[in-house]
Amino acid sequence: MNTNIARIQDAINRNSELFEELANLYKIFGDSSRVKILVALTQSEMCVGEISEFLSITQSAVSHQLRILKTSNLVKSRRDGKNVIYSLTDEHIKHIIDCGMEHITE
Amino acid sequence: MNTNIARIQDAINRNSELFEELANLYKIFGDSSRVKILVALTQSEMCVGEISEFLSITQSAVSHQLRILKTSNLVKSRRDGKNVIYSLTDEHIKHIIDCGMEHITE
DNA sequence: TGAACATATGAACAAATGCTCATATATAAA
DNA sequence: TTTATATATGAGCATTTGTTCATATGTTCA
Repeated sequence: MNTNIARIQDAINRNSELFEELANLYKIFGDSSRVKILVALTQSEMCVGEISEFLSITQSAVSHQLRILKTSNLVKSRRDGKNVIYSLTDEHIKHIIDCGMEHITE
Repeated sequence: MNTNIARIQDAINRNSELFEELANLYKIFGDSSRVKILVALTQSEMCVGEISEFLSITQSAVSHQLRILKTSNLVKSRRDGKNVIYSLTDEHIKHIIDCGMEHITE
């Protein structure tokens, strides 16, 4: 019925910022370079060089993407000599990836 | 160790298309208008007019977004008189949204 | 049939995005 | 200190994206 729809519409508008945040989260996963980086990091921490080895983009591009991932708190880094080693901030990220994979591989 | 990293890199490159598909899925969720539409449809089916009522974009923009959602098989539609009523194709979509929400609201 | 309403479509455009190139910064080794 | 290696940053650019406007298509009702 109509009042039900109105209630749904209101709920979404009241939480508008929340859903914009949600969209922004997915936007980060919505690029193949970044997903591949994230998927790689679910398996093991890696330095920038190792990442640019298997993605067919320049080291610079990888660095740019890593900065986006770091700014969004999906990834953290530590320096080890000449290398900077990146890893996921938490297990949630693997969960999000798995969730999407379920949809793809059905 | 290094052979482990190499194995991960290979696995990702072998499944490159899969991860591109995954990125494309997330890309669709990565826009606030579309997420809001999807969230609304997790609660109830809705016609185009009802959707454009609460999103602050034109009916035309809603139609364009619905086409994207339909092409990606996230949404299906049926005609009911003058209206076209949209609904989610399956429960997976709610799951993906919930999964992202978990990460946001922590 | 014609008017009114609901939805879809195409063109156009501003804004955002992801990349490369050149270069800066940081560390290690000679 | 110089040189080599690893990473980060900024500018510039082509492509993609989300929207609006104008208009077409489809449906209902008088």
